[in-house]
Amino acid sequence: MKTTKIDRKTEIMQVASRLFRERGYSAVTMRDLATEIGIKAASLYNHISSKQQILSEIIFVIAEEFTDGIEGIASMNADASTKLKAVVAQHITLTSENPYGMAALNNDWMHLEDKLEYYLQLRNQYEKRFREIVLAGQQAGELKSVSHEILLFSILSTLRNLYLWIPKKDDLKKDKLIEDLSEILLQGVVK
Amino acid sequence: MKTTKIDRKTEIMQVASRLFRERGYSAVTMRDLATEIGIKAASLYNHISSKQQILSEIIFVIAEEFTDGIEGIASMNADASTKLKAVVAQHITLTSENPYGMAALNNDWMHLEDKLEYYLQLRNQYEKRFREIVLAGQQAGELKSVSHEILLFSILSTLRNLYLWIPKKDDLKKDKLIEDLSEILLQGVVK
DNA sequence: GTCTATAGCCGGATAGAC
DNA sequence: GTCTATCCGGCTATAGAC
Repeated sequence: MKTTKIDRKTEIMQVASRLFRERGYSAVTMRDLATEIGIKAASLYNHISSKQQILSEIIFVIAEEFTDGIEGIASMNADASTKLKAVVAQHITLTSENPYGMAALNNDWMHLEDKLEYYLQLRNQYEKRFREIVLAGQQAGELKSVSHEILLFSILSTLRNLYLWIPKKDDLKKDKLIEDLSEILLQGVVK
Repeated sequence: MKTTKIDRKTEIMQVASRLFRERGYSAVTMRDLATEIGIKAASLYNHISSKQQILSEIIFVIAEEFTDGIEGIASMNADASTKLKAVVAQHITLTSENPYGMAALNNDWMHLEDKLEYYLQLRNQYEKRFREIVLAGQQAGELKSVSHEILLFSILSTLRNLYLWIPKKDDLKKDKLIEDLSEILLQGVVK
């Protein structure tokens, strides 16, 4: 039984993600982070160049996975329900792999400074693809004809909040969660 | 056409809510807040006693409205769908009245310190009532029998994110939003 | 790669004049 | 009720020894 040895850089990113999730980026100090790891704050700078850089790396690793993922889904040859279910599966998979990072992506992006513009570009691209799926589904008569913005908002809100709620990584339950959540989001809660 | 004159205390709360929404509590300084209002930071302390107190007041005004509201809904003599629609209406109404405050309630509660315990108590009470409505609906065969936690999470995530999305206060559109969002949350998006 | 020491700045909050 | 001046502690980040 041996714990996989991770390097310091990785450890810093993991602990930082957790602290950002608990208190938010601005309320976490480099001293907090160092203490949690068991070193002094100054030593962090042998592995990372700034607090900003930690946040950037955490956010963009995930943001780029989402953006790449939805491009693949958008180009599938399938109906809207199938594509939406694939989006649900993507959110559940990526969130269960990195729930703390998802919190930073959702709540701390406004502190990106230099990289803020790039973040907004990725987010807009993601929402654009999502919107196209929804609009195509409505035009095909497959989805209800309420405002597509409400529809988009409702589904995306639930998916973006999964990090608050998803249990520890558990592949057996993951598949069931994908089925149940897709059912609820697509077909509703009333029998 | 005369703008209602508001007192300084009220102005501080309103501007603080907006800044907390934009940057988060920890990233807003008393100097930022004062500058936005057009006075010096020291002058704020003639109206409030600390930064903490500003956050507390913003959060608890809303939290107590929600807690009171759901007690009324829970005691209604009605089926689960009717009660859930009333919950949707409550969220839309309170969010459109104070969208910036809702952001603090959702994102900055962990900085409450002294009052954190009271906040958690209110939130737990709210979720308990909500859960009772859902469980009763499932037992009556009215709602689907998936895990009630998924069901609860899905609806509540959407409602708690309304502040990110709700347009300016607009009573005409508000009633339509209540109808459309209830329909989507209860009956799903698929035709 | 970690440490101690410290630079240089900014944070919340108070004192006391007007 | 607002101001100027200021306290003092905490912040990110760097320098240089080991």
